[in-house]
Amino acid sequence: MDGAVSPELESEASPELTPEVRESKKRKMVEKTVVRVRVGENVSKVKNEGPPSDSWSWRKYGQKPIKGSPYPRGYYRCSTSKGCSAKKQVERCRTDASMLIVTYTCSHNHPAPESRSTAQQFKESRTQTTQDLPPPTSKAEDKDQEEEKKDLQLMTASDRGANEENFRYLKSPIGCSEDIIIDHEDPFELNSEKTHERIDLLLEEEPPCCSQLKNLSTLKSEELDFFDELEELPMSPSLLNFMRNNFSGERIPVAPS
DNA sequence: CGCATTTGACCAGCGC
DNA sequence: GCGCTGGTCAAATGCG
Repeated sequence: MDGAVSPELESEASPELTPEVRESKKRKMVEKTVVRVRVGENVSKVKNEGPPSDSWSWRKYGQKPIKGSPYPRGYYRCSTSKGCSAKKQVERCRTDASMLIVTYTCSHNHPAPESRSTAQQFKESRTQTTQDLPPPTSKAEDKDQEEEKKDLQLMTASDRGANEENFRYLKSPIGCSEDIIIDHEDPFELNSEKTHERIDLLLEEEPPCCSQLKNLSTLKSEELDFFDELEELPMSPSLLNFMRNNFSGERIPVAPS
């Protein structure tokens, strides 16, 4: 912590501060993009916090317990291309175990592999994220299974694989830092027009390498977290507009379960 | 056998 | 200057 950016303070992308200004106070002079990804808590229970899959392939090179957080932080490096300096850190939100905080640093020096066929992506998804998914018939985890069922009750078994694939990051590895939350718990929103509109809107500020957003949805209790998080996050004007257009008036208080 | 993951050790930045 | 902490390295281990 100390000099390093604590997860709580990862609003390092303060709009008022230029990267240079911020970097001068930071331990590491690196661009960072923080993405919050909502996942089921069961994921961590079953298989300690596997990284959500995106269109890149990542190789884990370290893990450290973070002071103040009950969850360790995983360190990943892009293995899609040799020599790529892109990295990401994956940790669980200390206040919301169902929220993954993924911090991207540096940018990819190669094109995003998003042109790959769905089959390829699915294959990779399996190699990368099967650890996130409990085996279909795992024993000795009845409790976890039940919780998992709650979490996945809207998904079919086959949807799970697809769901993992539904992770898409609105990330800005190049030069801009924004905190973005991706809720992937509603796979049924994938092809909705609204989703595409959101994608378009969001991509306005995203560099080409930043791939697609396929999913943004579910405004129940997550929404509260969403806004709570956002309150401490830097927000670009267009993102604010996006938020207003899509979420205004839908803020419904929901007691935490 | 090759590759990915795990994990302890080491290094460097920051606050006191 | 020292201690704490985050970040990285690299050997050991596991898996396909």
